[in-house]
Amino acid sequence: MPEGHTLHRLALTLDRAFAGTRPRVSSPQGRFTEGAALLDGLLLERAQAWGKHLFVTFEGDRILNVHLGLIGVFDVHRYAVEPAAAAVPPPPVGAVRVRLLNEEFVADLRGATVVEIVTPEKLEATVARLGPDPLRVGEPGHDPSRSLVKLARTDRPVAELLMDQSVLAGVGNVYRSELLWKHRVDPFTPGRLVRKKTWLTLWEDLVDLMPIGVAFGQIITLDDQVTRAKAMLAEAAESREGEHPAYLVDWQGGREGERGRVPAGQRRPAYERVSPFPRDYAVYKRQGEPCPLCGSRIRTQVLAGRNLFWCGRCQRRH
DNA sequence: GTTTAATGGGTAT
DNA sequence: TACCCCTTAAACT
Repeated sequence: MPEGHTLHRLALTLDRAFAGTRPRVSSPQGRFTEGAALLDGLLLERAQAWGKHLFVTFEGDRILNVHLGLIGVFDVHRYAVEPAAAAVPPPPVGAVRVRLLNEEFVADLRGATVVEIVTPEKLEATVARLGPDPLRVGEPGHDPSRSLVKLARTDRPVAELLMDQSVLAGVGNVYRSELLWKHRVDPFTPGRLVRKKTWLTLWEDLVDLMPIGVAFGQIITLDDQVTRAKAMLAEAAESREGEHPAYLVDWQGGREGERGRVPAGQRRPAYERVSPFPRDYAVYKRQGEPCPLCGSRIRTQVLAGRNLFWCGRCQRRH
């Protein structure tokens, strides 16, 4: 699940559900028992994301640092329609490393590679190692200039650089394949041969696309879907002025009444977010299928440890 | 029942 | 480049 959009969405969701409350913190699975005890009952001040790193700050400068890795999931459910409803929280299902619980919300973390309590200094050090984050554009340092310097000095292929968190923070394996296809860039182009203009175009598109990913909880890159998504967000923003875009869709589209109910014997919560967009990509996981643009067979190859997907005909050096 | 793959990343070789 | 960690569900036998 997790590229940068997932973590930023998660930070917003956790913030909305828990900031200003004193959640119970536990480790039903038992592998974070001591850490949970250090956070249990503390005021949760805020949750923030940089690239794929999540930090949840509690009072007293105790910060829960989470990295979901490849398979981690942090589910946040509203289990009580109103705080006063005194509903019974759903029992943890599976290997729940960390559970946050207040009177209204429950959040279960599974499968993360990093779960630890860090100091503000450690947070700063982690963030300092990251390249600019398209989801933090406008903040100091979050512009493409640093990444351009690295790009111009390396022969490493552009598809590898896009995934390097010290070059750009937040891009993962889906965004890189789809983005390079969309802009017809040969994934193997050495960094120093990538035109500045091309790289800036990629950056600008991420700045455009990733907030849509945050809003819908889903990577959306196909032109027609992007157009529809933007229209939906614009319409929602009009009727719900002042709300953060990330909530305009989810909290309307989710089947609110079913949240948090876990029927006996069922491994998953009964609710699923209702997405208006079927998961659809141009090249990602579509090896062997025709390129939507030229009909040539989509290819795949491991690059930077991950399966890259691209069209060998219409993606050229830029 | 067992194996594999998955939107990641660190460390050892 | 290889292997390790994390967890789950789909795809195998």
